[in-house]
Amino acid sequence: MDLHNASFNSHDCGDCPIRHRAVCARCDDRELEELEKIKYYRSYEAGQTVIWSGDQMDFVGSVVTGIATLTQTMEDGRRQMVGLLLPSDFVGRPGRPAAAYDVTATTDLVMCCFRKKPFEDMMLRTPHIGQRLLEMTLDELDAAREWMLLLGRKTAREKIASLVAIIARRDASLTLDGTKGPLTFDLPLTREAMADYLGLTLETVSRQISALKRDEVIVLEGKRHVTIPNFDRLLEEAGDDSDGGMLV
Amino acid sequence: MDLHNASFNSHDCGDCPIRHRAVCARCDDRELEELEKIKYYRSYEAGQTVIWSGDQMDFVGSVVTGIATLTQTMEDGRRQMVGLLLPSDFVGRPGRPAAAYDVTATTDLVMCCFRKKPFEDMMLRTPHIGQRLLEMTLDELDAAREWMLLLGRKTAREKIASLVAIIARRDASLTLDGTKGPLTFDLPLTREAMADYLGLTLETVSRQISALKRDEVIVLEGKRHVTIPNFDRLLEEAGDDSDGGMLV
DNA sequence: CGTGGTTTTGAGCTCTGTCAAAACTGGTGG
DNA sequence: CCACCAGTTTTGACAGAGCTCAAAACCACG
Repeated sequence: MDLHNASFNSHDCGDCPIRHRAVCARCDDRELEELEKIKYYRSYEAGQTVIWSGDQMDFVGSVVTGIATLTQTMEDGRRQMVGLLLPSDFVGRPGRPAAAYDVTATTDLVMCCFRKKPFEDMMLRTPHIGQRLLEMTLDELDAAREWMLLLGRKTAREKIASLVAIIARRDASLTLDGTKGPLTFDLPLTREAMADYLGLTLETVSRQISALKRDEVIVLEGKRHVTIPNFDRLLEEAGDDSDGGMLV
Repeated sequence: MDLHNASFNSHDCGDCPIRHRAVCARCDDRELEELEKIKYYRSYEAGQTVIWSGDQMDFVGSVVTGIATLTQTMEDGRRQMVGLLLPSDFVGRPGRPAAAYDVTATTDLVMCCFRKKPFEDMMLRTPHIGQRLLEMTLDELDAAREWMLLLGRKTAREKIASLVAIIARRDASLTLDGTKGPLTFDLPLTREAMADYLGLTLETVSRQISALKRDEVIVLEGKRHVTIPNFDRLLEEAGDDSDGGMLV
């Protein structure tokens, strides 16, 4: 796998953009020093595979910037995305030797990696790291269950609207966009990746996006840039109750 | 909610059937004594609701015997099961005040409940409880992701075969049935509950069960009792690779 | 032997998948 | 600057898996 080091390899945890959200959120200065000793950065280009399911994993880590996906594949090639990883999300499972899913960079990606064994040792000595990881894992489980409702019971149109709403919400939270005006952002996924996310074919994804555009639920500039004129309208189309059962 | 106490209210943790698998698996005698002070048993009859989504939760706990389900419901009534809870599985989320899902007893059910606040305090003092809960939560997340593949990409026939395989496997592990002969067990779910599990209608569930019976993948006595003459054949029908990517 | 709940079966329809072709996009090289 | 190319996206025509609505069969229970 053709990795190359990130430009900011000697990055200081103090300046890290995910400092307060990642698994290290509650570490003090001394603990961060300890982490610095076992950490390193890796960069991946959009489309690169980070890990193949079944591969030996010698590290765990956090997404710093960019987006990655977890996917499962059946023997005959049917694929289902089972995780969407945004900055601060954790990759890998302490205590398990091999990766359970394919991890792919869907945009250019920077990961903060910890050598696995030293990290596991540190988790045992530092309970609040495990506690933070438990919180994050419970959040992921909630997201997975919301996603199960989508996969099992929503129509194609509702699935697309839900996905757009999720991405809009995440984008707003990352850019700290508190404005009440129309949301605007880029879809970070290809039609095919959306299809893998939603349990649809890419043709159906394309047709439903066109339909939502025609009905003015979303506005498109080019293929990827989206504006949401009325977020509540979008949530109605998604079949969510208005309070918003978030997907992460 | 019309609860009544279990007959073995003064049950000793030492005799507990889930002693070595539940969240308390690694507790020593002193810690068990501490748990005994904050624990109590509750029984539910098949069909009873344990908790409604949104309800205040004053306890967390473990399934001791029986089976419970987690379900989500959309406003228009579409339902999706998002969790299947067997003995030793954990219910509730430390640190969250309200339940996120409906919890229902699908068979007669006994739960070992811990008062929430004291349990959270004990978790902070006793890191291995949190560590055990993290392990269990990671397992549940894997199960949820396997389930997402099922919901998003499998055919109705594959879904049914997968569900039967999961239940067979769990039943075998609970009864410690090491025999290599034909597996035999009862389906603990109604056709409707299976439909909610699999993202299908109950009619489709019924038709596909009939089809699997006609093709001799499964043998039925009555509506509920199942025999699997050839487990590998069942796994093929489920679309799983033979090594068995388990659902829990 | 009714009664209510569960399960099966049937007939028709719709949504989504499949297969195929065209349109669009950005990049490369002549 | 234009032609070409590969990858992505859109559009079309058709088929089929699973849903809907309806009725019948089955089952446990009083």
